Amino acid sequence: MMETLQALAEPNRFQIVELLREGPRPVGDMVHRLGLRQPQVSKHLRVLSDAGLVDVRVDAQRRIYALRPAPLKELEVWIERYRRIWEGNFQRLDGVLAELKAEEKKRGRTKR
Amino acid sequence: MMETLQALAEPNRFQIVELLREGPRPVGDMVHRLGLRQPQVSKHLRVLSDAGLVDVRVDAQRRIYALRPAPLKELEVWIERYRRIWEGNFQRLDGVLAELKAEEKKRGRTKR
DNA sequence: GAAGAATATGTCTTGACAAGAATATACGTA
DNA sequence: TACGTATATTCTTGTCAAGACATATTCTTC
Repeated sequence: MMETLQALAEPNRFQIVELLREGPRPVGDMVHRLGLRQPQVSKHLRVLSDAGLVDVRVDAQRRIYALRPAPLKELEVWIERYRRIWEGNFQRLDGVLAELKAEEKKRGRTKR
Repeated sequence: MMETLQALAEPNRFQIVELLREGPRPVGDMVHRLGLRQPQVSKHLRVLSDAGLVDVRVDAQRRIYALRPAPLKELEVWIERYRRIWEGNFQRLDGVLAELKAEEKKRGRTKR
């Protein structure tokens, strides 16, 4: 999860992922399309691969990279847990605050 | 989008977001729960705020932070576009490769 | 209005990481 | 076998960001 986010949080890596959404591609093609230098692309692909976001398939001297669904799916599942936040009445502000007041009282008594 | 990802990609910030999922909270409470130092939490909240992920509400000397749905929703929408990847038959590998072969031929002729 | 509580900001140091350039490796082909 | 192509790896350098610490700011209460 964390690794997925860190991998995606880099602009060029994000672009690579976006590219791969259209389908698998060899490195050279990405270099060409993204206007990056080949070593950088390879390095970014390494990171994406380590994060499990990407998959290689060898074709002679070429390496064909493809997206792996798992991490993105996981990310989606995570976000779903936040769904209720934008689906109406959550955030019982007063309740939470009352609860906090009690807690602090407790904390205040023990230490500090 | 990029800003959202970068904000979430930091472990402590991620934790803060997770905490806020349960409801709005003042800074001191997060400091207490996450075991971080107060300045760090404030700084992380600043980043989250700049990314629009979080919202402040003043209550005397306290600042009550709450999650803002928009960026997460946006992230979810983005991921949805990848849905077809894990929903069966995409990735027409052969087709893509044929297309690439043609393109490269073209490239080869012009430059390099 | 002085003291204390809650939070924000500034400065400094250190570590992570991306870009650049050069080089290594593996494969195909003449 | 020599050469060109496609990709990976190494090393160095500069930048940025997180943590620690000190300090500023704002509000409350006595």
